Amino acid sequence: MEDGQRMYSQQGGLTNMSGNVLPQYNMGQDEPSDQRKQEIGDILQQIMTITDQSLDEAQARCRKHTLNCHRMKPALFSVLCEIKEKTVLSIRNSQEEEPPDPQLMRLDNMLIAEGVAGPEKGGGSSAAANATAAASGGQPDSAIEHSDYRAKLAQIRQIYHTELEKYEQACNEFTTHVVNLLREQSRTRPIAPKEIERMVTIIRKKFAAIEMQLKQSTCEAVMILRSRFLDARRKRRNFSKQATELLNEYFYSHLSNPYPSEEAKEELARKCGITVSQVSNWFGNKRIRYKKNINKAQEEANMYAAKTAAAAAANVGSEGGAAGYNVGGGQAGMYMNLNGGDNYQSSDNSVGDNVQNQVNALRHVISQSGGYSSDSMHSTPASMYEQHMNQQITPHSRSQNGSPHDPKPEDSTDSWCAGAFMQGLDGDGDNYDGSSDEPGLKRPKI
DNA sequence: GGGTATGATTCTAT
DNA sequence: ATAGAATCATACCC
Repeated sequence: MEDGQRMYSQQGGLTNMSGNVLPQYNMGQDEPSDQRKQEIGDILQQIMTITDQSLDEAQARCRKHTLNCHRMKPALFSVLCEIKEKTVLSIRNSQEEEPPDPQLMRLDNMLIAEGVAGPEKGGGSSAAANATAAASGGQPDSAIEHSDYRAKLAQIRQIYHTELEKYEQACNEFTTHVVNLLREQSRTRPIAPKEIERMVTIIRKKFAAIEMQLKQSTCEAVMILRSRFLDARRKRRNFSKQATELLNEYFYSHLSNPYPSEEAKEELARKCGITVSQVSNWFGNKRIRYKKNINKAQEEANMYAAKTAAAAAANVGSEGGAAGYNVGGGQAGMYMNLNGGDNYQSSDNSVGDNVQNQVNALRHVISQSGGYSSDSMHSTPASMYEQHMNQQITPHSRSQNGSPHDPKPEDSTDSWCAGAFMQGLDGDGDNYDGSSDEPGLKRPKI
């Protein structure tokens, strides 16, 4: 307090912030204690009200300076700081060491997983990309949808980061402002450094709450985006006609055992431009629907058998075995050839095998020819069964998987749909008489 | 717009 | 893990 002399007025008293002369505080004199208390109370009152006063800068500076130079200021200040610190510490102790908010952790994890937060993952979420690919089944429009999804995700990511940056900047600016203000005020009122720290913590918490709202909104946006783009049901597309043809051809040419091996599924998936799981779904649906609607399915089976025979006959005449109808393998390449050069063709098919396959196909058609008339849509039980017996002549093995549900070749006499065939053989030609008590077999919607 | 077809999902049984 | 069965949700066709 090098200029301490100036704090005294010419009358020997202390000038208060309003320019009034305060009573001189005489430490060494025997003044009544009540009077001293009164004086201290006045000073404190002035310290407390100083920030409430609207003063112009010059005035404020002058009065602050005057107050700072008061000889009692350090003593009073330390006492007040001590009292405040005790209060602050008690508050702080009750607020610190909070565990991390689990909700915030969930949001953070999700944003990272979705590729919105954290490092860029190739323009978006790879998981989402995979899901998109699976959902769209590799169809031609999948790439468009995928890029569209990624673009929208990138948009969300950018908005998120821009907003986050803004919040952080605002938080820092506000914190700095408050800290400066408090530091400035600490010269005239008792503000301990710890109190400033506490204030910073409070401000950061407030901004963290805003950040959490941003994260929540971003998560919601991502979820909506995902549901729009990746919900397979929403984006269901029928397979291409060619793909359906290929699947049906395989199904009806392996009617005795329509359980393609993994290799066959992969080959079908590749040829049809769909995923293996889609092939599995298709066969699952096909089997169950075939059983449920055996009449219509039989019509379809006849159609495919005829096509097979026609193709086989054409191939016998032209290529003499270049086409594959390898019903004996259960491996990739055992599919019927109906597409000229663009067919399923196993490189290890022998000419002999193909001839045999074509003979089988022809036998199949011949077996159908007996009842294949205009009303053969309801094939005779005999022809139906014969078809399956013909299939059984060349059963293909599908036991490579070792699946517990693999029908055994030796008992493959339509065991997979024996119930349905029994229903088809109920004598009146009507599989669905409206009073079917066959468990698990419902009247189809026709 | 309504009925049907169809791909996907879910649940259960094995 | 896989298949069967039921169901959902959408596409497609009239």
